[in-house]
Amino acid sequence: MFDINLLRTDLAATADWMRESRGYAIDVAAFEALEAERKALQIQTQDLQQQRNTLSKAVGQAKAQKDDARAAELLAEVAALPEKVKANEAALATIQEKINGLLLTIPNMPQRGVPIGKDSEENVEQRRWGTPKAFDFVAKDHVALGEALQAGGAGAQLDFETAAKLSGSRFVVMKGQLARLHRALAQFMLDTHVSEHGFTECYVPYIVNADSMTGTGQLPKFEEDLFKVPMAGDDGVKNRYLIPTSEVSLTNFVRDTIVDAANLPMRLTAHTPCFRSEAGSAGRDTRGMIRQHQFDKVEMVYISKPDESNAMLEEMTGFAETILQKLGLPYRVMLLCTGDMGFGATRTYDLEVWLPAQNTYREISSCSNCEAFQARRMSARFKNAQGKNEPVHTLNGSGLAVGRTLVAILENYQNADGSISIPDVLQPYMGGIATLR
RNA sequence: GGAAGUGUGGCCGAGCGGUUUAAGGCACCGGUCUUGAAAACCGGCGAUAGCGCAAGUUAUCCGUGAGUUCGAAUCUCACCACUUCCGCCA
Repeated sequence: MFDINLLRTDLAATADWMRESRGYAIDVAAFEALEAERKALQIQTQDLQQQRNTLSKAVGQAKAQKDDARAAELLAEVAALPEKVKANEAALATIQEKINGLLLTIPNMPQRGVPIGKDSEENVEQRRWGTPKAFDFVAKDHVALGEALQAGGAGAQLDFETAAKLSGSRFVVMKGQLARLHRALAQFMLDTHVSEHGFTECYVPYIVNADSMTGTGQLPKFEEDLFKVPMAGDDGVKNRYLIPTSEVSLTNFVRDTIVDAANLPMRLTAHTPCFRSEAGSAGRDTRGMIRQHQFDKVEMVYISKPDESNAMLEEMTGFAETILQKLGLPYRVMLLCTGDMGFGATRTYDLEVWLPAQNTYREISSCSNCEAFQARRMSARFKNAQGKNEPVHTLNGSGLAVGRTLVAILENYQNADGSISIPDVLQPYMGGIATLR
């Protein structure tokens, strides 16, 4: 949630920065009008409530003293008030809903220092790791490689046809050693984060309610990107949703809570499937498993104190890099420009892995500091040094997208005969085998 | 799915139409005492929002939402969560 105090105290400058950085136009006139109306209405409503409370209390006192005449007099005096109070309360609630609705649709404010730009072309490379392997044959893409691998009588190890029959486009079936490799990757990532990076492993719901989706920012603005799950008995009003990332489940752990400052930073991780309708991406990445309706991801979420959240973002990005390094996959780190950042982010690093067949780097992880944006929506706070409740900062990052990592392994570790070498760190998870064939 | 019960501040727990301005306890913070600590005693101690330069002050909040009433933690209805039992089930 956008910080309303920024709009109240520094409206012009804030609106300028939002326009300059994100190209987002805050409706200044509309906000000012709503605020003025809210202020007048709130003062009036509270005044009426006070009158009613005072008179009602007096009625009680008169009755206690058996002064029926006085009580009747007071009752006559209050008579008209409840109706006025109710009308005012309703009007105030309407205005506050409007203001809240406006606040919920404004994206987060980028940190100063984030490069200004309109799209991914203007992201700024921070560093590279690893050297793309030079193949002495023509590198195949993961689809060709995976479809050529056979899982005995069950057919191709990577099978989009069967998936299409079962579910439609943008789904995949994996079989045999490839399915095992997919599982091995997730296990490896999770194990590394838990035993080497100090994360708490979590198992979380894949279906969440609208409050959770609002908390992390998917709702109300991006409902068309989600799969809606009508729950029996919910009469269509309270839909639930499949998570598009376990960031939603993990971050909402602290919704409506005051976190003990001693427990910060909190490092949470989970391996879950993610479900995205990919509305609006028709025609993009239609081949292969780069962009699916369902994919697995190991997610990292931090709940942090404000003064350390930027350091935590660096740490988290480093942890995602560690996974790629252990897997021996070349990558580069990009600092996203303002125009390419997500709705809730103030600063984001993307990790892009080298894909030989595409002869380019492709996003495999995205690590963001959301600062207090989600915390305000969720009412997630901690007691600061002054003993005051203050919103926490939240961060999230992929560590990593499992499907895309599988793609990277297939393409980077392919051999001339179509077999796939298995990175050393994964072999213990693969029953010791060194090659997929 | 059926039946019964329970939801009150960080925690326990009283209150079941009107000085509730939510008792009491625990925890926590400050002080007295003490060489220091503990104990004892004294005082403080909820959240959210508004108004105000400030001191302050006002409203709302007892699972959630409607309703009854001049007045609701308290009465009515619906919903949600949890507990116990029965049924079904991976």
